[in-house]
Amino acid sequence: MSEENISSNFIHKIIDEDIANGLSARIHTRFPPEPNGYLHIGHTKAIWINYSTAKKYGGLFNLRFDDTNPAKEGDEYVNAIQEDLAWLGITPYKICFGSDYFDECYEFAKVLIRKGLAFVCDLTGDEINEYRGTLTTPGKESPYRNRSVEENMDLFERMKNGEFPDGSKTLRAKIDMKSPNMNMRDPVIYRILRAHHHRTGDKWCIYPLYDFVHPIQDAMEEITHSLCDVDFENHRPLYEWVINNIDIKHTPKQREFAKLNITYTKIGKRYSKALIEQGIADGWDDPRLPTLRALRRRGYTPSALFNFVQLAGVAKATSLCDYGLLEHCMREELNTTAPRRMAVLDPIEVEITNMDEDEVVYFDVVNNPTVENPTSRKVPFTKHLYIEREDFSDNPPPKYQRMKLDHEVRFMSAFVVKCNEALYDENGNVTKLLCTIDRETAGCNPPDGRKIKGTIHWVSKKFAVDAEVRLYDNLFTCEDTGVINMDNFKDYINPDSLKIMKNAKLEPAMAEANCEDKFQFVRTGYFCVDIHDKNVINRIVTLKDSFKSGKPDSKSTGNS
RNA sequence: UGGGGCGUCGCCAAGCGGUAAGGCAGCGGACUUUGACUCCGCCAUUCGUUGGUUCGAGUCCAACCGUCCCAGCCA
Repeated sequence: MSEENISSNFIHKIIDEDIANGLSARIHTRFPPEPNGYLHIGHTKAIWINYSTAKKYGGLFNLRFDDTNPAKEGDEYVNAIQEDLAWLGITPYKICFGSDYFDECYEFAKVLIRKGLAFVCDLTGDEINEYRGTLTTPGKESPYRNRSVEENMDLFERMKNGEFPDGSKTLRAKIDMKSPNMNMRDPVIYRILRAHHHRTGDKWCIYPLYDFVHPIQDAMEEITHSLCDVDFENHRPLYEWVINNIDIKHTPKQREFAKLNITYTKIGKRYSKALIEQGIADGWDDPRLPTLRALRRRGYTPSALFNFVQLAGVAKATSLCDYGLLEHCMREELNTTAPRRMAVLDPIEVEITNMDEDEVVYFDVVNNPTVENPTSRKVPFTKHLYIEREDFSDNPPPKYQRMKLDHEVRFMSAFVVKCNEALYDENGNVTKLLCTIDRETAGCNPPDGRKIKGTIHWVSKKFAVDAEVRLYDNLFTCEDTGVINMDNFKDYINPDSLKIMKNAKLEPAMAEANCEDKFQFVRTGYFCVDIHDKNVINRIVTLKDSFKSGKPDSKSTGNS
């Protein structure tokens, strides 16, 4: 991403003010995923906002793993996250971990205790919840709230030394049990948890909570702007309380933006995780998932993803972005970058009756007409060909421009072909079309000036490359931001999220395609060679408005 | 019923007291050996509602309505 491409948003205005007021000499942001799952398109938005903001102001950007809950986190995820970030083309200034700061957090906790701002609490989890009160009723103070500094210091030290069982004690910030903000009702900042941490091993049996580590780490890394989603807005007072009370010079600023939502998509990692566990999705890279690995496998590019999140906008209002915008971004890029190829997904045979069995006519076909000096390739045309089953109709609707009986149609880049007869099987299905070519139309318009309306694509039977083409669609049918019940996923699953075309016939040039290569299958859409299997080709997006009549299911998002 | 956030075209979104940007989608039309692409044109007398302040309000004030988030020893 280049600086010129970064459009301004409300966060930049905040930063402009901070700079004008001398608050921020240089800008430093961070992307802080918890390593408990794989990155998804929602993270792309957070990455985009933090990274592009740093870039815009010539600042720094860190990747930070929020690994303060060893029960859920692990190396599998930290590795995957780094790989995905690298795929996005982003190199952080620094890669760090919440666990890098466990020693400092421990010391800062003692600072709070000494100041009388934290206490060791013996209440059980249930009791803490009870004492917390409700949204409308104030909480009441813990009976352990007024322990002496000395007792708290002693108890906290012994918590650290492993003298107490898991969950038996916590360290809590002493703030205000009557606060209307639940986060300020003496929040727990340390818990006893004997879990093996993926980085610190068994060194600790007490772990600080997010609300305590995050501000400390932001401050110690000299983060100037801690940009996160609006769910954390309620935590901002606590974030600031910690920074103001631990005696640290640097004061980072937390600001929030709205999360990304997309129609027919559930972005949160808990959804993907559940779909995989229930066997509905094949894994973190199932192309129907919104994870980065899935999107990559399906053929989406980092540039299109970044362009999409930027166009989707950075604001605070809850919004639901149309999936079509993502498709638009991908099409826009692929239109100028993807070589055109002919591929017949659902073949029906055509026999050219006025050609010899061994005759081969090679045509020069342009690879991409949108580039300045287009290159071309040779494509063989033979007596036996395949065309798309739906490109022929013996009962054509009005405005049908494709092949029909006794009519001529252009075989793209090749001859004008006339269909003389259709052969059927016992069930009435077309098995073969008998046609003739007009040899005067080889790669050009008919010399007699007659107009040929339709153009269809074709593949030589003799030279065809066999492949399996997979048409992926959005996994969900629901079009809202609502939470869905994960026990009943099936109620929301699009049954047509995967369609496999087993007998696809590709033009010979496709034999040289490599994994992740992207193409436009002319008149069909954009496709990508699957990362795992060169013989499998995945659809990225369809072309826009493919057919105005005769093809009602032409939209890729067929679940609306 | 407490607190906080947010409400501008079908979907996003600018706007920061001076008379509603832009993108997506859609609709016309031109072009076309991809019904693609490209190109032209159209698409909010109105900013959740109602009052108020002002010469002037989407922008300020008040009330109301709607919506999202918060009661993990998760992040």
